[in-house]
Amino acid sequence: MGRAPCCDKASVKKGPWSPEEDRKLKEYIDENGTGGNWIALPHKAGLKRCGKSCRLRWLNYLRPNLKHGDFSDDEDRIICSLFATIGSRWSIIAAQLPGRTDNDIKNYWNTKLKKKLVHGLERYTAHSLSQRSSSTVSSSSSAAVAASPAEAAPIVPLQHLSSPHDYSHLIYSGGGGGYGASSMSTSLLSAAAAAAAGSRDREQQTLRTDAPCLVDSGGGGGGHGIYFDETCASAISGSSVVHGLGTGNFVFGGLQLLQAQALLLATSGAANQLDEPYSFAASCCYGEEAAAADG
DNA sequence: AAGCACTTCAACCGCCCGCAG
DNA sequence: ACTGCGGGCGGTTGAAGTGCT
Repeated sequence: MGRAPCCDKASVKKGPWSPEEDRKLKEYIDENGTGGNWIALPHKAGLKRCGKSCRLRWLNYLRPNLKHGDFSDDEDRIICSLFATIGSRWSIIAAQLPGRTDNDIKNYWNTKLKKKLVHGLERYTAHSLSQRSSSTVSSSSSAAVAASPAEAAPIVPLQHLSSPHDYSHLIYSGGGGGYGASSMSTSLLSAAAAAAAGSRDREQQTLRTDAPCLVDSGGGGGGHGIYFDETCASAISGSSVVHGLGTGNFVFGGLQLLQAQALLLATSGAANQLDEPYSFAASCCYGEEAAAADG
């Protein structure tokens, strides 16, 4: 037996709210409050709407002191910072931005901020590549660099991340997917392939690590990602750090961004190695890219 | 001016959780 | 302890708006 619907779907109106409906809802709540019962409210207010629809309309549009319009740079920064830390917990993020709703922030992130950040990361990878190519003398030296992280801490495609911070256990599978990174450097690709081959026969393994850095593949489709996060940055301790470039899935704050060129963390590393890409991307977002690139 | 592609955002859907009975 | 209900939340959708050719 399924649960009863919250309202009679056949008799409620759906779609955009009319000014008349807005007026009725606002007047009713101004006079009576919500009464702690959204399901009963539309009937009392004389609205042919689902209670949940009323609640959403009130919270996202009609309630007092709501801000509409462009987000400030400060708000951008707060959203980026919180998203990097807690992921897509929009209601919590909204609580830090008076006058903004979770729906607003979610839309703003999905339509604007995400693109800005991905753009920033692309610029970081380009920046990182150009710096590396200028410092690389020969292919043999880069191969040597790549060999070391693969040995120290194999690149593994993660199977699943149950939550942004649930990475005390890194679950990885040796599935056939992953590592389809077209732009990955040859040396790192070799190292990744070797690591993947090494784990391919294992159905599933758990890697315990104190370094909460993530390397992810979407499974089957390939690609890689790294989870940037302040906890990562502060908690990671380790020795050698090598990161490469992958094209595919990028995990930011628990959200997988597809088709982004992502930084691939090949092994655990120092905090600043995690900070750098995020800081660079963030600086690109806020028009400081020139300074960052020059610096 | 028309058609198409892309973007934005209001609204809906369905799941999860807490609470009351 | 169990069940049903309502509130809250995040993900997704689709209509409207905008820009480009």
